[in-house]
Amino acid sequence: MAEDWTQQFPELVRLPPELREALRDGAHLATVPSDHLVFSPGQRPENLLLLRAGRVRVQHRAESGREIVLYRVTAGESCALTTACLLAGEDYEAEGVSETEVEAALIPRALFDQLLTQSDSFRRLVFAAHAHRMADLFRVIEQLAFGRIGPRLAQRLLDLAQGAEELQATHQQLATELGSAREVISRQLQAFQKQGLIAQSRGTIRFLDIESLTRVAQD
Amino acid sequence: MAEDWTQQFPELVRLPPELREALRDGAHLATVPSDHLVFSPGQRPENLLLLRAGRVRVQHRAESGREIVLYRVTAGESCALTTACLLAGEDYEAEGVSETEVEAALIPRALFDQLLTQSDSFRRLVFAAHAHRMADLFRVIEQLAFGRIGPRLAQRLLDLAQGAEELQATHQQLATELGSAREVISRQLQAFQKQGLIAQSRGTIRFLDIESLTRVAQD
DNA sequence: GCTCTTGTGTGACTTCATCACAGACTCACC
DNA sequence: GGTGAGTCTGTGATGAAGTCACACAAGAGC
Repeated sequence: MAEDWTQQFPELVRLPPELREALRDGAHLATVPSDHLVFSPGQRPENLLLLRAGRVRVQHRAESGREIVLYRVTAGESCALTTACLLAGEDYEAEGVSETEVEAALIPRALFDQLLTQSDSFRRLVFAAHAHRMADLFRVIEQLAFGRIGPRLAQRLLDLAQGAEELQATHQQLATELGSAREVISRQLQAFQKQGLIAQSRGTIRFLDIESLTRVAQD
Repeated sequence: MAEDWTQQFPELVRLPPELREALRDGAHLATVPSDHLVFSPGQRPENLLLLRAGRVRVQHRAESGREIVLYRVTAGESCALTTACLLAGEDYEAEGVSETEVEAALIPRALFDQLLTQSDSFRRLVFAAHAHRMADLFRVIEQLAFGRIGPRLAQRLLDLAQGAEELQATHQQLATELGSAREVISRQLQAFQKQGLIAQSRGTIRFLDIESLTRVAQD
């Protein structure tokens, strides 16, 4: 009881005590180091992932080998993909990579099923996660189809930096974020640099004028 | 019992008889004419849609007014979006348009919830729908990010035609299908025409060489 | 120092999107 | 039958983004 991780999920706090207990008893707690594959295509999930700490990047890899980042799962969230596959018996179509050390609660299929049947709150948690992911994917689609690369990149830089002064990222990584090409990102970053918005050195980007960058991001 | 529509859904057939009965009693049967808005952004769904007949096109509209088709829901399928929003209490982010006359079973929120609680089969139906839609969206994203317009258009023409000799569609409609621009589609269709793959007249496309078109579609 | 790997810069070229039109085909209406 | 409005299609010019090929620079390990 010293570490009742269910408290981290507002929806879980509302569960009846006996279900929370079942959850604590039945779920495994796992830790994954940074930069590890949490799940990958062609793999049947056996557990629902609830993230207690850390961040998982979910990305799609085309046959050509090119990648694009779809969304990120952060502490307090569950992985909608896993959930759907878990019950539908479908294979993954995307891969998840830990960006930090990740602590997760693994809920086995049977327990997941039990919770779904017995708890309104749990169902809301699961479906809310689905709705959010869908919305994330819609945003990706809209940006891909109609968005300019400049604003998209500016926005992504700010998102990734999370308020920090510097961002560690290669041009290739940023290209993958947006599903674009490395050269395109290089040229765009140079443009930002000439405008005095950022400074660059190998592998890092320093923000010089966050306000203007924000304006660019808003297109 | 003359029209036990639950038989149209393989997963529903496996329901315990009393639940199927609850479903037949509690669900409304509705008919929507062609080319009507079935659902739209900023609208809270009150019912889960199960399509008994017809086809609904789900598309996303950007603020700029440009649109892109996300996927289609056909007879025997349920609308994953509606489901997620229904339980998550989120607003729609996409709109659904009936492409044919549509017959649907409307399952009210309470009944939906009850079925989720009581039936494995129903849960599988719902989550399978989610998994499929996710996979559809991944395909859209992959094509947008990395696919060429030629193969994408060829493939879409074939998909829309469903084996028919002719396809009724304007260039603008096809552009919306792919999230592209009308002029781009016009030029691409002209290219297909010059290659002898199709013939065009106002609002319709005739297939002259489906084999070659299929090859183009496969890139 | 040197080599190897990884990251970045750059020019030429292709593809796609955008803008601004001009025709051409329907169809209703006179 | 003509006439005009609305819709659909064709086309050139231009710009934005992706692709290809290659050079060079920074750091890591020896």
